[in-house]
Amino acid sequence: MYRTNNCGELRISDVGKEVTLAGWVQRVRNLGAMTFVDLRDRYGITQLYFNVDTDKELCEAARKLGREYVLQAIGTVTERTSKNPDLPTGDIEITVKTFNILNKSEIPPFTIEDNTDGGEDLLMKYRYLDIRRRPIIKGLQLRNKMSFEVRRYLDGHNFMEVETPMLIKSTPEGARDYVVPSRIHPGEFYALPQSPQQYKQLLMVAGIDRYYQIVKCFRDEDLRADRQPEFTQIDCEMSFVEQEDVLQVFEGLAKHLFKEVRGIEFKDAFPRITWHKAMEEYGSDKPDIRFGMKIHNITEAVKGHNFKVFDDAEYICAIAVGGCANYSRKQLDELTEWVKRPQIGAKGLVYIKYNEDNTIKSSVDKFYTPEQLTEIAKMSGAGTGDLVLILCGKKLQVLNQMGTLRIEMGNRLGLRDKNIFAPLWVIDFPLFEWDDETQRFYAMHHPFTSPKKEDYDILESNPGEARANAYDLVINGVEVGGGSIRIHDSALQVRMFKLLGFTEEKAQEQFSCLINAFKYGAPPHGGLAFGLDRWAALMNGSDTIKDVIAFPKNNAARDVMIDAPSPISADQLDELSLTIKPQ
RNA sequence: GGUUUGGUAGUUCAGUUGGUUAGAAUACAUGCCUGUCACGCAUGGGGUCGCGAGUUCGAGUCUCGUCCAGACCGCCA
Repeated sequence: MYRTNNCGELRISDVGKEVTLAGWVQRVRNLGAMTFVDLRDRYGITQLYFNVDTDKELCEAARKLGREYVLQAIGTVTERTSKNPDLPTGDIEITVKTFNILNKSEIPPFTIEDNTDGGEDLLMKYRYLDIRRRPIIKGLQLRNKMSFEVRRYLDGHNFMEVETPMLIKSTPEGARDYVVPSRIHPGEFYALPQSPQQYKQLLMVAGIDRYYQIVKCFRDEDLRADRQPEFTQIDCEMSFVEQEDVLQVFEGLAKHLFKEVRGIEFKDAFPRITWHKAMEEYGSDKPDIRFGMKIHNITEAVKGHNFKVFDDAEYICAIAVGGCANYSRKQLDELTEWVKRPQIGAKGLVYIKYNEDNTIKSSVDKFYTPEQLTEIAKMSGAGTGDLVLILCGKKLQVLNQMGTLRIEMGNRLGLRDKNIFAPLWVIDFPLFEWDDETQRFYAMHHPFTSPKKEDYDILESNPGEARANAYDLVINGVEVGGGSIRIHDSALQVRMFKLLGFTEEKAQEQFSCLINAFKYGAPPHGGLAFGLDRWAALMNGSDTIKDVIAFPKNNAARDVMIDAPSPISADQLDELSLTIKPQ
């Protein structure tokens, strides 16, 4: 037996016990006649105590231990004469009788501590050492707790976990597929699933009326702090449900997770906001409602005062930034530069300072009277002492820009507390999204999303206005998940394909299985999928999902630890009937 | 594909206007130290300044190219 206890569990009540511990040497503190060794495992740290008076040889041997040596120590749990209140095991130490070095270690490339000296690059390369650090273990533990509680909740609601295949059929719609060549069928390829969408709908046809799966999904697109090429979804689908049923069940799941994982109870129902309202008030389809600073449409109020920039603009909107009327010229110039960066792309920024003493100062004083400016400021939600920021341009574009500026101001003013959670449902998404480049409509969600009954009549005549039975769960400005009520009627599905520009042949080719299956009694159904990585990161207070993924990929989709992707041998290529185009 | 920030000791960083032998902290090694817990003190070793070219009497510093990493935009039904 290598150990009787772990390194995080011994307490004052264990004093006197003979124990064997095993773990890694965190640090050796040599005080001459005494030596202290911190022994660490994933449960905690326990101090080992050596003294020359008791055993000179052993004490001197302990001094020679290096960082990250794997050690087994046998000794007695003893009360410390000077205790460490910062450590759960800080009241005791192990007076060591003997120890065994189970394995030596080279000096690790960074310190294995909460505040490591290692940079991102190095931590990723040696991720297996990084994971020894407590902040990373905590992230993985939180993720584990979440998936455990997801299973507990859904199991308690009659959901059944069913595994779906990883090697599936490629479809050109949506994200780029990761693709796997078939050896047996030269020139043919499997795709890794972007989501088990079609399979879960087939399971509904199959009568598995409540399905879920915690499942890896793959998208071959560029990465972000909240986007990895492989990620985990909590994928769910239900039969015989309307939108309201789905929202109820999964609001319940969200509340369950907050309670079990973070000890936070939400008594009230989550707010719901339509996509249109979210865009107009927050400039985002995933609004952060931890703070107000809502966007106000001031188009009508500011037009017609000979200020050409406004007069020519389609849409003019403003936010009121609390208590910032004292911003200096320099700060405002910096903000203007900030919104003009290509990432945001605003042409300029107009401001109104609504000063504490009721005076008004703006960058457009020439065109408006102080009374008019005060009126505009009030319309933008400002009181005295507030700074009004105004952007103008094309409606959707300028709302997006304002949404980004709003988040930035929220950050600068410290309004985005990581320990406050503000969940909401965004509902009534548009069914279609117009793409300028290809001059056609695309399904905003996916082609199986059902339109709202009230909008059936305008599907052909005014597709841009048609709304979908689609919904997102948004928390703190993060899209945690989303889904829809699906189409279960073949005729409507055919109509949708037509609207999306699919010929009958193309629809058959890509979705024949689902189309056929729907001929055999598809129940009304709908569901959603949550991004486990994002949600766990949010719960963990992390800025990046890498914190809750054991072995993440870097910005360039590379696993720098194991060095993937990598070339394969000529033999392998040959077996797969592949040739590589010379670069 | 684009914007942007960075790359200097094992590691994290500083390095002024282009100018002597490139510094600090930490880690590492050695010694001292009987209650440390980021122990302390002393001493010491450790550098292809990402790589390549250019400008210059002289480049860590300036220019161009290139590679790597991070954030963002495009993209992500």
